[in-house]
Amino acid sequence: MAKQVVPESARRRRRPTRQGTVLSEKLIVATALRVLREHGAAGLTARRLGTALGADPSTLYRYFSGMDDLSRAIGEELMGRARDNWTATGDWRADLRSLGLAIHASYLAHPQAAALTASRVTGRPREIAVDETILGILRSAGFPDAAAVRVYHAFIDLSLAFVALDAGALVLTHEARTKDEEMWTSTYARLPAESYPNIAATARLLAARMPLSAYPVVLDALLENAAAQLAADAGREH
Amino acid sequence: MAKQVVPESARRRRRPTRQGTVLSEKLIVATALRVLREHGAAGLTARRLGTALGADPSTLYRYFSGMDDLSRAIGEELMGRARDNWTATGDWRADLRSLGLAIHASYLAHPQAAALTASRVTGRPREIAVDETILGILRSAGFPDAAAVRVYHAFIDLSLAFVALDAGALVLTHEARTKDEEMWTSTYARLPAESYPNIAATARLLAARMPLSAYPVVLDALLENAAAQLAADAGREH
DNA sequence: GATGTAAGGTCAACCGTGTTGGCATAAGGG
DNA sequence: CCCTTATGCCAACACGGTTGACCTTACATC
Repeated sequence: MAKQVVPESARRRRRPTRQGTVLSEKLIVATALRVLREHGAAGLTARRLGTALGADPSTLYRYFSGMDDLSRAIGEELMGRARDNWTATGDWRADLRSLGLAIHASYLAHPQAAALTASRVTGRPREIAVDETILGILRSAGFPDAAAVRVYHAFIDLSLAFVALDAGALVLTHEARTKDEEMWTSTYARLPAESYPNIAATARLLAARMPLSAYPVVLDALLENAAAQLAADAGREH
Repeated sequence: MAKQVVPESARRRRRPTRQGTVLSEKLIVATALRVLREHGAAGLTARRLGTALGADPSTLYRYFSGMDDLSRAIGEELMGRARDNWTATGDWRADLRSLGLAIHASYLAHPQAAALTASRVTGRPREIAVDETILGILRSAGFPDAAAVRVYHAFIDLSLAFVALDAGALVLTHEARTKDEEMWTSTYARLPAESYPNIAATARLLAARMPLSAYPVVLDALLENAAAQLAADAGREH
């Protein structure tokens, strides 16, 4: 048994699998992403990934020390991909909005990895680059340092908080998730108006809105708030 | 096998377990919270909970339709406790703020359980009561239904999102958590100003603020935003 | 080219998970 | 006091991650 996984750079012999595929860290991660897309977040299992690769499940342990390690390898890419899929326009508010949505979308494309890493500070290069970008946007927009840090903190934690929340929902089995979503039509929509007047009055609106993520709404509220504060500060100087 | 779980209200015969304990939904949930505190979020298993109760694991299925159902019951308990620790004053904005903080605190008192249930909709009475309360606060403050539902959705998901994020951090070992917090002084504070000018310029502020929860800041931003919207709508009517 | 070494693929097994069908027993209404 | 049935218990299933032993073949060396 391989107690120590051979690092990717030290690999030399690439032996084809019984079914003919030649494995690599990159191929495994890519295949894991495909399996996640096809079978949902709860569908990524060692056995299924092995089948998808045309290899024995235990072979994965030659490349990763466990499923946790594999999740991290996937997660490591997410923040970087968010940054790669984003371009600046010069409008600080629009830029922060699109960056936030890019981060949210990037993580939620792989909820298992997201749930595992959302609340950690990795301190790795691609994450630091995103932090530097955010602070740069705020400071060059005219926010004083203290305000820039406050908005940065709220922005990044808000984004990761919703990643954790929404990923948690996506990690559930398909059955459990649809059950949760149907709650708004099956239970809340049928409550008696006498004891629950406010829910009864808004049942239709709730059923339509609750299955969606509230992230964009809260993000907009935060940015609106920051903009107002920036305008107030600017006005005070004149 | 019990395909239909007997509802708690219809239970009559309470037969002691082989080890002498008399089961109930309440006792099971309380014991589950204890197991979670002692063994962590991943440590709550049917077999372990059965042992802690002095009962066979399969007995749990006489009370809950599955572990999923049990998770809902735990979340329900935490939400109920939040509501119990809260009192209304009549000022909608202050009330929502204190209710949000109460929910946040209630869940974070049991971080393992919070991490497990924050993203679930239980549809049980005490959670429904909280939802009814929030909608009631907003509607009687003068928000039109569509706006009330939008703010309600943002409020509850924001609160639970930060519960999930902050619980994730609390669940880490003491060592891992302090390591994460020190990242802001050990790594970010030492980045070269040439390549990371914005982080370097704000390093001290970051180190001071990042270890705290951003929940109050974001919550205030949301409420401020909602208040402004309410005022604008009211003004338009005149 | 022949040969030795070990990387890396495979197989069978282990243990822990949620969950279920069948059975035993005692609670409590008639 | 008896009979029904709620409710606890037992054994077993399928599936999960993971591991140790084995085998095979790619490559370095001569």
